Amino acid sequence: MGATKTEHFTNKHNAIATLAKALGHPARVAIIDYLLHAENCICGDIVNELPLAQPTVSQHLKELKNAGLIKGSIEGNSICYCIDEKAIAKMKTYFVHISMTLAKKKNNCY
Amino acid sequence: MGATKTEHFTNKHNAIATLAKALGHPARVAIIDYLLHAENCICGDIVNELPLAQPTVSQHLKELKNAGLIKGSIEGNSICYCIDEKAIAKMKTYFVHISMTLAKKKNNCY
DNA sequence: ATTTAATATTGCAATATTACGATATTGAGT
DNA sequence: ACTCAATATCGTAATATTGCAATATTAAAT
Repeated sequence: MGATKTEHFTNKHNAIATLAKALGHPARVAIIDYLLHAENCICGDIVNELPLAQPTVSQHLKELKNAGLIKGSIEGNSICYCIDEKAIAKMKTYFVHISMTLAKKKNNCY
Repeated sequence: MGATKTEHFTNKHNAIATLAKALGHPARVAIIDYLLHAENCICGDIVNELPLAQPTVSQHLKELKNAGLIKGSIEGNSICYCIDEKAIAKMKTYFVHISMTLAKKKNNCY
């Protein structure tokens, strides 16, 4: 017990959960926000922006990367991280779909 | 250490993270999916749909409720849970906004 | 009032996450 | 080769999450 029973759920549900989980921490939301607005996307800047130590930021970046929300390319001795549009598109589609289905459905709670 | 430093982040970032975190588990995504398609939304049905024991499902429902993703009204001796459209709208807006900003931006990663 | 069905709460063990100091790696500039 | 700057990894402590058996609660039906 304690471990998520991933194998019992559908791929679709697991995929959404993985992306959502990656955004389930304010530091990671802040990183996405930063990447969305930054001109250049060198990681050192992100460390300065966040109230967290460098290893912690590095760990959060890793999680975003594992989940597929960001991708990084080495650029000299620093790294250019940026948002992976495909992951954002997936989440956008997911919520748009829920929204539309709900609109048609006449929700039956007060 | 080990606790998220919520107080160091903006309300906006914390709000998105809270909603995302609530969806960061396949069981909770499955619950939302079920509520989206179910005619009647009695909790017992959800327990039968999921590969988890009743207390576990109850706990997941509680988390979705705390995060504001679902709301529940007592209906006789069962409970009518349903999706809170406002929370979905918030997430939809969030991802639509990222998507649009990215489209204008010409992402600079390969 | 008792029983039954639906749901919630408690308590606890297993596991995961968060955070960071210390240390490693790696590429650029000297 | 040496140093410096940027980033990653390791190790580990603190905390949170997941899952469930046992138990409690509550409303309907008898």
